Amino acid sequence: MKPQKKLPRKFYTRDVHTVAKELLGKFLVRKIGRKHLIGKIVEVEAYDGSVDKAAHTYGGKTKRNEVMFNEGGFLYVYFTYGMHFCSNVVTGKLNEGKAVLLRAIEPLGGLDKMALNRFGKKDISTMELKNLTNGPAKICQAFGIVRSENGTDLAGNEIFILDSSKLSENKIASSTRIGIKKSVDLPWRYYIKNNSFLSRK
DNA sequence: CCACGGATTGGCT
DNA sequence: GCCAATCCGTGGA
Repeated sequence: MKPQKKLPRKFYTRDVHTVAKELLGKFLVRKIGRKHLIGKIVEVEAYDGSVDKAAHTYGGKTKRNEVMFNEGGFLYVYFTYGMHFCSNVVTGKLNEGKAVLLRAIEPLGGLDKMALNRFGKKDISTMELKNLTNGPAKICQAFGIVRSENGTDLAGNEIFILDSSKLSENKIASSTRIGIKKSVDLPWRYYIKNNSFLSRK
C-alpha cells in the first residue's frame, strides 16, 4: 500500500471533527533537504474556539493564536511548559479558530533522523522506538518542528499530509481529551483502536 | 504498576 | 504572578 497524493486545501476547510477523524491513517511528511520524515497519524484531538474553553482561540485573536484563525490547511505550532512545541492542523473557514492537535504518530520513514532528533543517537531500543512519536511534543521533536514552522502551508512542499483510504468507523475510537483543565468532558479525542503508538489507551 | 513533582519560557490577568 | 493542549525521572506499593 503506497501513500497517495497530497491532501488538497479542500480537505482541510471542512468541519473540524470530520477532518480530525479523516486525518487518522493519513501520512504526515516533513521534507528535510532531500530526505523525508514520514509517519501515520494515529491519534488527534479537535479544538473549537466557538464553544470550547480549552481551545487557544476561545478568548479571541492574539499574536500567539492568529494562525489558528486562518482557513484550513495551515500548521499552528505553539510553545508550552517552557520547553515543548505542539502542532495542530487548522480546519474550517477563515476566522473560525478551529484546529486538530496531532497527538500520536506511527513512525514509518526517516527513523534514524527522528531518533537523532529525539534521543541524540541513531540506534534506539524497542522502548525508545515506542516513545519516538507517541505524544504531541514528541512528534514535534522527532520531526524537528519548532516556532519557525508556525503558519506553514500544508499545501506546500515542506510539511504536508498524504492521502490514504478512509478508515471505517469501527476502527476509530473517541474519548475525552488529555492534559486540559477546561471543557474536560467533551469527547473530542479520536484515535485508531489498538494501535501500539498511541499516547494512551 | 501508579502518583507526583521538576524543568523552564512566555502569554495573559 | 500564575500557570500551561508535556515529558521524564523518581520513589513507593
